[in-house]
Amino acid sequence: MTEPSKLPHRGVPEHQPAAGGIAARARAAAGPQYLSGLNPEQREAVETLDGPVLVLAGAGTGKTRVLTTRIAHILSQGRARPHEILSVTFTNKAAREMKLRLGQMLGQAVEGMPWLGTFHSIGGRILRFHAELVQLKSNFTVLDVDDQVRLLKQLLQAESIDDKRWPARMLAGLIDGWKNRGLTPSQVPSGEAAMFGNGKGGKLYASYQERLKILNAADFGDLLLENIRLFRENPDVLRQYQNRFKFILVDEYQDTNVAQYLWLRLLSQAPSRPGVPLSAIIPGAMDPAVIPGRAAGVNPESGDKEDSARDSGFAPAGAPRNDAGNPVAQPSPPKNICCVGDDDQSIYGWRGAEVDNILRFEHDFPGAKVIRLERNYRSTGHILAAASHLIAHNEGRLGKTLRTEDVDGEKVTVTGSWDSEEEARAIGEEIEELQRAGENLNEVAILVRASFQMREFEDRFVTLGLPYRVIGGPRFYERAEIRDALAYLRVINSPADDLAFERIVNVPKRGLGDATVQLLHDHARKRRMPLFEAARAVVETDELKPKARGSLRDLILQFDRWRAQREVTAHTELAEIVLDESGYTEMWQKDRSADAASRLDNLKELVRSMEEFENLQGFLEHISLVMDRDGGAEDEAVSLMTLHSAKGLEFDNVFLPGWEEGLFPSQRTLDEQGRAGLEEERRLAHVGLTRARRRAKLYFATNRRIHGTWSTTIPSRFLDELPSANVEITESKGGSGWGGAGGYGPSRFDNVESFGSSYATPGWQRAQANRNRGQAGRSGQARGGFEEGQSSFSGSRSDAFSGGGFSRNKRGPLVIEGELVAKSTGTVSEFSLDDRVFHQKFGYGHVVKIDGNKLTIAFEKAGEKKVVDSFVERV
DNA sequence: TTCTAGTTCGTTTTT
DNA sequence: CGAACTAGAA
Repeated sequence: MTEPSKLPHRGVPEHQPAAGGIAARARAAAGPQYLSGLNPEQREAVETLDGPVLVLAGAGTGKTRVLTTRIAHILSQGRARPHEILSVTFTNKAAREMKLRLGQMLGQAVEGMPWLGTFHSIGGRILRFHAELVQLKSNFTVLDVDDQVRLLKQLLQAESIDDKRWPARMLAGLIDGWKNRGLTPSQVPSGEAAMFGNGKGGKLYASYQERLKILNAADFGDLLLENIRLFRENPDVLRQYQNRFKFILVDEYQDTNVAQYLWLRLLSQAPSRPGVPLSAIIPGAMDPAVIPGRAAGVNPESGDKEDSARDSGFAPAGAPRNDAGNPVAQPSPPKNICCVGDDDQSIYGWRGAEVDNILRFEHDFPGAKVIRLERNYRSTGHILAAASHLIAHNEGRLGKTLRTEDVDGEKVTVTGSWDSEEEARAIGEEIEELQRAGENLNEVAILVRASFQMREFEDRFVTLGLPYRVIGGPRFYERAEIRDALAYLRVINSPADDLAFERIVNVPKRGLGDATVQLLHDHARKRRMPLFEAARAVVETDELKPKARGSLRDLILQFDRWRAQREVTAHTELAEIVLDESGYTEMWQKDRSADAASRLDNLKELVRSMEEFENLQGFLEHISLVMDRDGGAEDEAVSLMTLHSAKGLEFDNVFLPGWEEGLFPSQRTLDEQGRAGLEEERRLAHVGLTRARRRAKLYFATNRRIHGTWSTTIPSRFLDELPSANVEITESKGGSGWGGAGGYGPSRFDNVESFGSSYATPGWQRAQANRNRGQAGRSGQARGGFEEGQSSFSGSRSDAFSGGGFSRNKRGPLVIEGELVAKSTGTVSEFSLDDRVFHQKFGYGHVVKIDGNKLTIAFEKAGEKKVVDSFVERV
């Protein structure tokens, strides 16, 4: 421990001068206070202000600290004023965090940093200033995925393409992918464009863009792509921003996609002299001869004949040309851009992130200074060693060696379980043990590869009464009720918002179904008017049935009234009025389902959040970009999330279940991305391990239910790749809740034994051996059908039950089996509606529906479930 | 138009 | 095994 100020097991030290000791005071004397406590590399990263800088910041090395300190440094050195610094992150959370820390550091609010934000929010901001230059109005709507898909469905219909064979969602994905790669419709390689909808992919993309302009809307991808187009077509505008931004900082650079890269590239060029054509700048951003994967985005007009060459990654090596086909001039030297990232944490390749961006930084930004942060202030020795050793199996990386001065700590544990349920049980018990030992549950996290793994843990925790919180999941503004409410407001704000109108015409139900909407569409198309105006016209005719006509007229009148009220009513109040008068609130109040209450809460929250904005317009402009999930949840609880959403977080105790071939690494990724996919999965594993400060615990199960059927699995190859010196194989403690027996087949033990000795052998080789053993032990698999609950009643299962699979099962008490079989034939329920009941697994709830012996119960914690009456008792 | 019974098909997710 | 969607009846 040579760093006296370091706090063991904590994140990067927060240096209070008082706690710093002599050394810290000495350092403080050497420079401004905010620099004190930085290690030499961090300090270099902060102080190297001129020219391009790449900071390779390994996990837990103080990345955010460097970024914020650097901004503080720039400001305090007087090198730039706050509005001259462009600082981009990927998530709102990261942006918020930076603002917060910056505020602390500078001792005041950072309202003066208007250009600190996400790529999308900044892109959107710039776009609004110059909307007319890209055929939009400054109040354009940002579409969510739902709207996008709905719009595409219409286009598919217009082209009479079977949306069974060519789902709109798929097209949305393709378009999104193209936009991520910086490709406008004319730039998409025709081979690729033709793959969708019998060659109509490209045409659809083009008409989609056209429709967006008509609707005065942009999707997320447009916020960047249209920005790039804006810059390309308007050199003066670009120059304005180039001049403004004296410094550019980028967080999580390894996650940037091509569009983001291009955007940064444009902005980071030194301002060109007036008169120098833009073509001198742009194409230099990409050099097809060197960046095969990007070639498609480079030579937009270079002709379709080269498609095959591009697709195969071998673009012609001729001089790059710009949009006009002119030869490329030497690009001006890039200015002060500082990118921070970690190639070992690039886990969004499947979404268009280009690891290449970070790998090729030095090439892209000549003269770049590369600074490595390798001192880890987070994890103990064993954990760090395990993570480093694992990631070292990757080839495509810049290479960093993380080190810590912390103690070795506990070894990383690997535990095998019979099946996923036992895995959940084992983890549950270990967590309770930690809790008894005085650990704070906020310092416990379970990180899973796929979200379906979460349910098992939730069930278990509800049973145990262990508080937990699921991180991630649907965002606040993605929830149906929020989108519906927003749609109402959108229609009020801009009557031409067809997508919003369509969303709510029949929500709540007004008897205005497909037929009516279709009619409106026809009208709108013929007269080239928005749906809302079409509706106004149609109501005057007798084309609609009286009932539909009446309610449509009512709806229009309501909107007219609301729009009038808008002038005289506060926007929050207006929102309440709209939600009430439209019957939307009532719809949820009448809804008997379990989450209706929380939806109403969300609506209240939405209205509350509107207060932060001056008016409806301002609210709508920002809402789709910055609205985050509800924060809340201050209570002590275990965190449950996917590995992806764990990036950037840290916990004392991290549980990593499901390390099995097929699940992790995910088979699908392997199939689709091959080796690159495997490496990304490995980085994911690395991210998982490095989330842990003191304890990292890995698990694998021998049997797991995938898509409803049980299958035998084999331990993940990543387990084999861990250094045995830092790993401990432990027994599963999960056997208890099942009345003893808890034994596993010998197979599991063999697994564990062989694990320690064979970690040098290729994983899959051992996998073969294990597979055989696994099948031998399959007799126990009937267990799958043994799960309690509704499933038991869905078919001919009684044969399976009596068939004897069970008597061989050592793990379940036969009593339950007998009970299950016996009760399942009963017909008359002894329960009545609204009875309060208790269920072993789901806890308390009340009966909302009775169907023979099947009850639908709204559980207080687990939500609404169908269960068999024999599994609950009245209380 | 809407409700309900059948079918399908299963990563990861920001903005 | 279930959520999420789709095709027919009320």
